[in-house]
Amino acid sequence: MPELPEVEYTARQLRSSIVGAAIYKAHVFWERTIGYPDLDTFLIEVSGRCIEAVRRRGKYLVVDLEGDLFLSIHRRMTGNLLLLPPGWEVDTSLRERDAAAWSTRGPSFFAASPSTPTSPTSLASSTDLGKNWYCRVCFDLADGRRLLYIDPRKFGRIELWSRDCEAVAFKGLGPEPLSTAFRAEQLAQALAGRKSSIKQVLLAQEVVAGIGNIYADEALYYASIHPLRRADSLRPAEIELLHEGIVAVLTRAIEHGGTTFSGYRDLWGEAGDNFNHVRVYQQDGKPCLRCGTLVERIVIGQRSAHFCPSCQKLTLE
DNA sequence: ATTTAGACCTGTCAGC
DNA sequence: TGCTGACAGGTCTAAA
Repeated sequence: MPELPEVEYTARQLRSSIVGAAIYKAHVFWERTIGYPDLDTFLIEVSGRCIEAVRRRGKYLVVDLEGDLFLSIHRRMTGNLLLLPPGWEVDTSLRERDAAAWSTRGPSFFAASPSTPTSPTSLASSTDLGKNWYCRVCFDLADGRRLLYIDPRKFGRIELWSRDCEAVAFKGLGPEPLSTAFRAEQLAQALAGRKSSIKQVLLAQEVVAGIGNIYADEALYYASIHPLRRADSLRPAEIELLHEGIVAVLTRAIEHGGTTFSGYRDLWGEAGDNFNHVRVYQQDGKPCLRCGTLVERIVIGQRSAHFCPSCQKLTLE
């Protein structure tokens, strides 16, 4: 679910809130969320560690811990991080409707009201309050706060690595699109020889790290390129524009706090605003902002793609 | 060597 | 109201 902008936004919030804090203890309620190492080692190694820094690599959120370790968190489709202030109770009791699912799904947490209203108030005013948070992992911090990993679909993974294993933990990840080292020439080189559609190539993390379905569609719209164009058929001027579009679209999304169309929430439980600034993603049936033609939706590689058939023509060359 | 369908998972929403 | 099918910010693996 979260793509680069959502992960970046969360990383920034975490950086200004939990660096310097210590993990007192971790609780894991869905074992498969821990991808590496084994659960026992994870629980032992994580406890007592101070949080030194928070970074992002592609769609991975990276939490550096003392002792040259780091947590890598990949939220996949529906993962979210939520920081609970001290005093918030985490209710482990089952809600009625979950009783039947207990044996297969395990306990699901939801955040209860704080005894005294605490900032951030958004948690208290959130419509999500009282609804099930599907907590899969809970990190108790030494200062009483709790960092919850919420993930209804359970696709997300959290791993604990030694700092000298970074190459292994992030193997196969391409360049960071928002680093100054990412140039149009580099993108051109990555596209050369790729026969599949540009849409699918943009989703390949070894080409550019962090682009997902939303921002691939948005970047292609920016550059007026049809998503089905063969990647190796793009002309230099188009690649230049696509490069510009990738940077513009990701940067704008971070400024808007990420794209929420259903589940994405920031560290305080707030929705992002970028869905209000999206041009084509899930806008099928609505008029293109540039020419008025209705935006269309097609399926490419089992993922939906949205584009304007007038602005993004499938030219033959 | 690539492409593609299936797996992993559960919630929500439209339509009958 | 209830059921069914489509669809959802991702990525890995097995089969074609």
